[in-house]
Amino acid sequence: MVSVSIGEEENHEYASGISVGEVIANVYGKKSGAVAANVDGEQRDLSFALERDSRVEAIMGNSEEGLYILRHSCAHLLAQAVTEIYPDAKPTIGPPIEHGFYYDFLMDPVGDDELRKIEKRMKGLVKQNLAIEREEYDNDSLREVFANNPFKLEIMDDKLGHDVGSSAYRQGDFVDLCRGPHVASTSLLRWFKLTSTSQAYWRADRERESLVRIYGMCYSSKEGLKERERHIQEAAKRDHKKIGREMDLFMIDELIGKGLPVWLPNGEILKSEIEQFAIETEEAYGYVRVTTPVLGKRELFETSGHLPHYADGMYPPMEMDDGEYYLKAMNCPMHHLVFTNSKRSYRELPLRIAEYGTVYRNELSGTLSGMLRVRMLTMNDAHVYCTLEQVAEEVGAIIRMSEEYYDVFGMGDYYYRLSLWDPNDKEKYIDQPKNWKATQDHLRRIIDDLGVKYVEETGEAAFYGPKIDIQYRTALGREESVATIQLDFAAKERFGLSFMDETGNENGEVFVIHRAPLSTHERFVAFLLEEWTGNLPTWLSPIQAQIITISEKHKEYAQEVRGALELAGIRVRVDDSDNTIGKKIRTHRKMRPAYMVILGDDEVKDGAVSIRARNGNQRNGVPLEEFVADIFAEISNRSKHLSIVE
RNA sequence: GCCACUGUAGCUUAGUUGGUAGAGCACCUGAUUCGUAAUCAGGAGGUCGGGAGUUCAAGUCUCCCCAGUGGCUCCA
Repeated sequence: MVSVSIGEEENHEYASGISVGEVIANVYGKKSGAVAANVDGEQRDLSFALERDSRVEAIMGNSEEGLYILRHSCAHLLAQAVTEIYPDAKPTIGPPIEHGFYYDFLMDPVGDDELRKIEKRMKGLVKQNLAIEREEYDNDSLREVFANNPFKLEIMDDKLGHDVGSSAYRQGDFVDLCRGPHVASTSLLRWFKLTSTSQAYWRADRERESLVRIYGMCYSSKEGLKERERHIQEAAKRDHKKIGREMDLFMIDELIGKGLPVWLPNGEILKSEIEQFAIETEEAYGYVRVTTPVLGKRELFETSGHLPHYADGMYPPMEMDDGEYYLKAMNCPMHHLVFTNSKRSYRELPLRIAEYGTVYRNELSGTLSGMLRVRMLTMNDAHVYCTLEQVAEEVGAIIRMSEEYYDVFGMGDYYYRLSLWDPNDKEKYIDQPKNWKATQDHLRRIIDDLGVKYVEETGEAAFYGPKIDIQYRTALGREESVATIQLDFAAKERFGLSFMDETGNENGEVFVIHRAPLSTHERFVAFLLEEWTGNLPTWLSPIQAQIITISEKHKEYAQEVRGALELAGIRVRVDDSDNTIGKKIRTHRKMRPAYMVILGDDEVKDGAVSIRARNGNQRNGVPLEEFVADIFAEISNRSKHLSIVE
């Protein structure tokens, strides 16, 4: 007999060798929804036999843990279908991911039609209700099972002997190397859909085999799957490229070149509002502003270390009669020279130099994406020159400033990442292990003291120092860096940064903090558009008031209202065309003005305006002066909420 | 850069097995002067992403480019 405790239940006695599944069925019923179980803290199949006293927790299909098991089993199902249809295809790895799964195969590329065919075969396998069974092998026989799949053999070479277990899972004729657990039968995998294919390299190594990756989504219920499909549809409406087109914000023309966006008049307004806000904020935080050239000589970028470490990210040089010039990919080297331009005193530190500098980066063409990834970008850049003792306070201030920004812009979904060097990557990082360790420990201590939560990631540092990145999850579910705070220990030597300290001695211990809390104009605007679905707060809206006349009788009054709004600095436009009112409202909706101002006989008579909000709600008969005062206040406060209409 | 998919008017798109490019919105003109998500009529707008090729004939088939999208890699 074995004694089993499960959930909140008291211990029960069962015959030794009883399966976890039977115990769970006994306690929760046959339709419990359990897909696997934690037995003494280890994930197990439901078929797992209990041979000793155990503590069991059922893993339900709709739990986070359970979904990953479903998705993992779904990946196997995909591999089974693919190998049945394409016997030459070699499965490699197929993990569960958020919302679903993928599986990488060595095979010929598949298109949409093939995807549907594979999906159909998967559904067929579900109907067959194939049992998914765990099989244990010793190392040699396991190698035999996968003798014709070099990828699986390579995995074994790496993992076996490292206490990973040598198990495989079988469903019908298909066997896959896997530690499990899995659901008990293919019939439990109903709510999935193959979504896309892409290319991936074996072991993410571009020198290795190119594989076909097939993505799918998978849920534990029809509702889950439908909800996800609906979400994807909703998200498509927030696509910044679509909204940018509707609002006439920016364009990218292939004749100019890809990754080189043009800010149209409306987009320029949005961009300058953000910039103006940053200028005000940085002034309050004690920054000074400079402007530096877009070109610099080769020697500058050799001094900074960018050419040895970052040459791929820069445009090739231009040959001039007095040497080679590079388009700058970053502002820092020039700011360093601003620092050394005069003899600095300890009284000047921290010196905070800011610039909205446009830089050019030679991104691989395949990585470009709308405004999120461009080749010409304008950073909300600044460099803080300070002593090691001042770093903590400066980093704290930058984090505080960043959080203030994100609050005003209504961006809530972000987290901190401590980005560390990779000691094994000698190419990417300058080779000063002692400095790396010291600055990393220093940054970690600072961020710990600040009490903000963060994750650590190796190999994400800048080449000259560790950084704290702020990772933002866009409304479309992409994760991107919105801010970066980098601690540079290399610049002081490379540029000979120094200051006179209190004792009258030259002190070369100058640390540089590179920071860009508002990312780049391009990326930040994309974030904002997706976050707000283009319905920006009034202060950011390119059109703050769109006047619409009811008939041509009201043209004159429209000009009067326009004048009153313009006098208060409100961005206003008038539509006094001879279209119907319904037509005009419909037309202007896509431009997303903060408010529509409707003018007809009633308004003329009362000297009033009627205000229509984006949600269709309306307030009629608002005295003109009141509206002007209210919208002016809303803009001045940089209010997130449009409060003039309930 | 690599892989896949996509590419018809400013936007959204129809176009069967190869047989003269269709539409809606937007735009222009005229009529209409209207109270909340499309007033009516007319007009103009396309070397079907570009270039080769196969064919009597190519938006449709083949190849090479270019661009977009999704991934890989990279990264603000």
